[in-house]
Amino acid sequence: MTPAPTDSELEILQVLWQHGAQTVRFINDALNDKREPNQKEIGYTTTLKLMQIMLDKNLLERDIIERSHIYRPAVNEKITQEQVLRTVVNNAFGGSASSLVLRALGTGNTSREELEKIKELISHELLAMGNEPIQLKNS
Amino acid sequence: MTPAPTDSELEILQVLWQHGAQTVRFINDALNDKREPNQKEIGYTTTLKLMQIMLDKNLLERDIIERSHIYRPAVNEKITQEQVLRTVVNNAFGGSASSLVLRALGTGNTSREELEKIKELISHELLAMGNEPIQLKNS
DNA sequence: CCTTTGGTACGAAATTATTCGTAGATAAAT
DNA sequence: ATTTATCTACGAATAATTTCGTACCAAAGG
Repeated sequence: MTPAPTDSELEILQVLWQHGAQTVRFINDALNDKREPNQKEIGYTTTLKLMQIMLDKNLLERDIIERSHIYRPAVNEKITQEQVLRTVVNNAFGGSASSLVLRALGTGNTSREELEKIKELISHELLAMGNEPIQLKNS
Repeated sequence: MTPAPTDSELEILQVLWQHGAQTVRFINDALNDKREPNQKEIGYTTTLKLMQIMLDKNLLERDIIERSHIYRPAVNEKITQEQVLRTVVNNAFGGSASSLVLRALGTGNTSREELEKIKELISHELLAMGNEPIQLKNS
């Protein structure tokens, strides 16, 4: 499997997932906008270099339009997020996804709508499980 | 705030949170037991050095008993996990904790009991919110 | 034409994280 | 009394990640 993207790489991927294919300039601006104003700005060539590395690792693809390059994600958002979650669950939650979920919900910064949505999802999953035949160890 | 522990540091903290104060030897064994057998073993002095660094960063504390040192976590599990979650939510989930939760639940490796527990928690939170007076912007 | 503007390429420095070798101390075993 | 096992300390090598300077190219403005 492709090695998980680094933190900086994830930040770049996020912008692309959210805004679709973009130039280096766009990404770099987006990253700097998101920063705390006390933090030093990320230089343009820094972002450029990172994206070239990501191209190399096949995390990104690009089209060359005129003089400038348009980059797009080469990895799927869902799959990448799952990959990241696996790592975190192992590193900080003893392998238990549900304890991660409990912790995430416990911080109390989840809106009513989101909580409803999550509850929905769980109800569906529970229902689906309920209809499953009993699972034998060796089948 | 203390900078978030690195991945290796988290692995060590986890062992301590789970098993309580321990020697370097114990931690090192635990880390190696957890490893895939194809992975190279972590040397004893590697773990020792890491733990000394963590002592320096105030992630750990220790007692000196006889010739050997007993280390214990100097940071709280819950708080550290929340700190880690914040980072992940920002780096890979566009700042949305609930999309992280949805993703974590979606992978389908959460047991019925755990799902029930989570549903419970959400119901409680929703109830609590329902009783809150309407929140004004400047109060 | 030149100069400014805005883009890429890429080596290399800087920073951060991880790993380990070697030295030295002390207890336990022979 | 030696040797062996087990511990800490710590400098330093290695690896991984991030940052940036410099070179270079081409279009656009003057």
